[in-house]
Amino acid sequence: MPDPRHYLGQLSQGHWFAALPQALRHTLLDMAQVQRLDAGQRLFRRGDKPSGLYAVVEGAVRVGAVSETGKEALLTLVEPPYWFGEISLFDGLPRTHDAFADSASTLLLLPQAGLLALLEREPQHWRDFALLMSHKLRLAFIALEDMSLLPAAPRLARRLLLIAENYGESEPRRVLHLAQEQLALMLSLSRQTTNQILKELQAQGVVQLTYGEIEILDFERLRQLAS
Amino acid sequence: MPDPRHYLGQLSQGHWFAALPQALRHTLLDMAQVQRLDAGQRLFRRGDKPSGLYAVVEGAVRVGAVSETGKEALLTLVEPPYWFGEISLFDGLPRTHDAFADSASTLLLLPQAGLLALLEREPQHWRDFALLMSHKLRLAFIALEDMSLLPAAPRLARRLLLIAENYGESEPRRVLHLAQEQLALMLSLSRQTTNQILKELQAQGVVQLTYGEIEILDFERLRQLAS
DNA sequence: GTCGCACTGTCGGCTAGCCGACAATGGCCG
DNA sequence: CGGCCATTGTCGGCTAGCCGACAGTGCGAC
Repeated sequence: MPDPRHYLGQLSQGHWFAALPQALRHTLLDMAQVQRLDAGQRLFRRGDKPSGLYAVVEGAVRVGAVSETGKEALLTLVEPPYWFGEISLFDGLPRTHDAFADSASTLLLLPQAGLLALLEREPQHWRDFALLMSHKLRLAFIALEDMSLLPAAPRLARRLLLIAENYGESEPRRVLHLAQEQLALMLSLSRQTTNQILKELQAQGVVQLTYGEIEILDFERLRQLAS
Repeated sequence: MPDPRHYLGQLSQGHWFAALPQALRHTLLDMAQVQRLDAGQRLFRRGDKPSGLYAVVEGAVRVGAVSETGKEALLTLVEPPYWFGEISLFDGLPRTHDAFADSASTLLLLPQAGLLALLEREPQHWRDFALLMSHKLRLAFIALEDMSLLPAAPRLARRLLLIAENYGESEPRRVLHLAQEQLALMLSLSRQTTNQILKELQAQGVVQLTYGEIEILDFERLRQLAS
């Protein structure tokens, strides 16, 4: 399926894309390139030159970084239909994170040069793309605050809720395909601690754990625990 | 000094404002309102409607939040010449943080309505304002990563360096007017731990501590410790 | 089917950093 | 100059979460 237009419906499930003017949606799809990645394949790494704006339409992309000491921080697991890479579009500076495919994935790429040309012609759309950034800045502030104010359990609960609704971009899902270790990396917790908290949630009937998967059984209670 | 133009020189010390087209710089100053705050006076709180974009030109503004349990998180101490409040300009959504004057302060306010009118006329400037966001998003990512990957001491060292250069907005200062408790709140450390680390830095001749102040003696060593 | 690998589950010791407590000091204001 | 409050300095006990270790389990490949 190398025709980007094939993904119009898929992308329109996302709140950001759906809210764009129709003309812009089509212009973007027209300039998009389809890109496939095998599991584990790298898309870009920290420090790379800007290449454009990406959307995940199939699979999932891990966005994170590795410290000098080898410790890994996972910022987020990007799932369809989610757009990323917009910071470098605005400031032209290098990538802030490493990005690679978690599973075999399909992405759309809006190339930097084409986007900039479009924005030269229709500069009012800078605001539309800036909404991606404002959204992520709000999420980053929430993450920072949770990190410093909340103990492990409520932090985990809040993150599960965020992941379930794809960080505000889509309607909530009940089943999350997500290994516990990935969740731990996002929360800056150890895998063991994460497992222990999840088991407690399961004992309370809030979630159901299976291999590589977390199912949310009781959203209401989960929200309470996220206080 | 109720004339905003009085602050042109001051504001031009900041990298963001200095890089704006000259015409825009003057337009902004023309629409700016001067606002004075007493120490401790609140500017806005989380959840407030958007009011516009602020610049601190004198004093300092504390931007942070308080949790339900009363714990406080200080996102940053905003010092001249720094602009803030731009998220709500883009998305029109409520304020993400509480903001109040740390000491008696003077601010410029570019009112939301006037700014939006200007951007309606000259939409290419959306990008200029978006650069404020991209900068803060980069800083937020750095903060998140430091928080999860680094132990207390290097995290503190990195933050001192950031504060010294006003988060990339100005040339580095050697003397920081900053109580240890404030620094602790920014780093999500306890005051005691913060004090202990600072004393160690002082013993190594990296900083000099005095009442309400931290002086950086050896930038080079501080950078090393920030690994 | 079985081999191998990724993931989950669980234990126990360890430690970084928290927290309460309190003394000492600086600066401001009357 | 004396009193007050903000801030710094320091101690010791406490604990949340880390970390290594290892066993158990699901799943896909051959």
